[in-house]
Amino acid sequence: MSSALQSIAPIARKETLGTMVREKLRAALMAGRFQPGEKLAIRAVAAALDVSLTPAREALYNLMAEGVLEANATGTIYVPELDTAKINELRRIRVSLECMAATEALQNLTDEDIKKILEINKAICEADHTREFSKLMELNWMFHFTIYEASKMPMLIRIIESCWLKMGSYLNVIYPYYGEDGKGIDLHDRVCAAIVARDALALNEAIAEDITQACDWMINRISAKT
Amino acid sequence: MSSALQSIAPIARKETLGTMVREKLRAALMAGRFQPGEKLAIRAVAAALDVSLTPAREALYNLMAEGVLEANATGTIYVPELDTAKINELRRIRVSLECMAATEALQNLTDEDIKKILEINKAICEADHTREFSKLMELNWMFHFTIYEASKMPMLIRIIESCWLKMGSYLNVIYPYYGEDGKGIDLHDRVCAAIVARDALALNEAIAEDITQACDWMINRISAKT
DNA sequence: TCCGGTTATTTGTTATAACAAGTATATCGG
DNA sequence: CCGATATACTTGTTATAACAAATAACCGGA
Repeated sequence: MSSALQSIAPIARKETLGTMVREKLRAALMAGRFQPGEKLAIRAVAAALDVSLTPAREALYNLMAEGVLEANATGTIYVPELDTAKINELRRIRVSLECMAATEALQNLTDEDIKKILEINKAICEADHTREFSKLMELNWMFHFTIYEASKMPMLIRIIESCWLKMGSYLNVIYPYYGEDGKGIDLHDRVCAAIVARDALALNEAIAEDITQACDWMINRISAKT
Repeated sequence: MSSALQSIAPIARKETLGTMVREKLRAALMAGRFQPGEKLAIRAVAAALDVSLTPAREALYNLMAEGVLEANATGTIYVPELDTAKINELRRIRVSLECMAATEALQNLTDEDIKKILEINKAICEADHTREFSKLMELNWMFHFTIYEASKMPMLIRIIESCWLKMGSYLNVIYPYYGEDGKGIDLHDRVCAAIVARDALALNEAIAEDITQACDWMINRISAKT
């Protein structure tokens, strides 16, 4: 077994069209670019991304299988709408899984990682002050998943990602109000402090509160809208 | 709005071919009919179920999106092989999520439900004595998911299902040894007792041990094989 | 103006064909 | 008999066409 060969190993495996479409949709979802309940017609996304029906359908159906998109009885695919019950269910799942990921991450985080996390947090504060919400959302994603990645639990991370995606279309519902009272920022600071102190308990509490607060915000907004 | 019409509502929405193929594959996976690492060629499953490539590919890709199947760089789809790290990761996820589902279920379980669960447990004991493993596996699935269903947390249940499916191909690796020392049966009895007593703590412990034991068995078997 | 039905169009579903890249087989030279 | 090259075959990927069902548009009559 040649160690020289292993170092070249990865190979530039080309991405398939279906995968590219799926990733495009994921990114759009995560950026909150779709409205809750918005329909995603197969031919529409195929035309928008200039591919045929086959990869477009594949991407949409994969996201459905993940639970990120839904379809009604007639096969129309749309971005799911969340009610209070669903948000609360997602909240409980997320608290459980993200605390696990964070706790595990704490044992693996290098000083390098921690430095990166603190920098992202700083950038979040700046984006909050300048009220650049789309940047804020992206940084917030990076902040959390940089931590979770360190858990080295790929299946867990994937499930957490699905949960985030399910809430994706509601993110721009809460973000304009996120920094209003400084609570969101405060919680991130607590997360950072707990990481630096390597305090698992405090980290869990901060993460749980961060999730709970975001979900409460969502619930308030959707019940206000009705 | 006519109340008479509402009572007929549901409508027999016909299943699509892709969905049927996916469910067939899920069932086969859950029954442990596939070997770990076994390849699933698109044309092969299409021919086996007498459908065209399109629905076969759809089903396989949906299961991939769920993380239940995997593909290598060249696109060949296969049943994933688990190593110790993966089993341990799945174990931790499962303990966390299934305890949550069970705890929540405890608040909703009717006497009817409990009766059904006790009956399933009885059937499991019988199937164990007669060493009907495939029946045992199916009953074991029913036992756990009858409990989890009562949580009324559909997204949670779906995630748990995915986790079970990921271990599916290893089930017949452990089941021939399951009842050997009576521990598996004992744990189910403890689950039942905790449910009857409505004791959340005892229920969590029993479920966690049940999962842990099954995973330990798997780890033993696969490390013995290597 | 509103209602009924009819037509047209859109939409999801499935099969098939064409292509490319990988894998197996066979053939030939040493 | 072994190994390398060429050939045939298998496999995943994608586009397209055909079908059916659902939705939208339309239009004439009350």
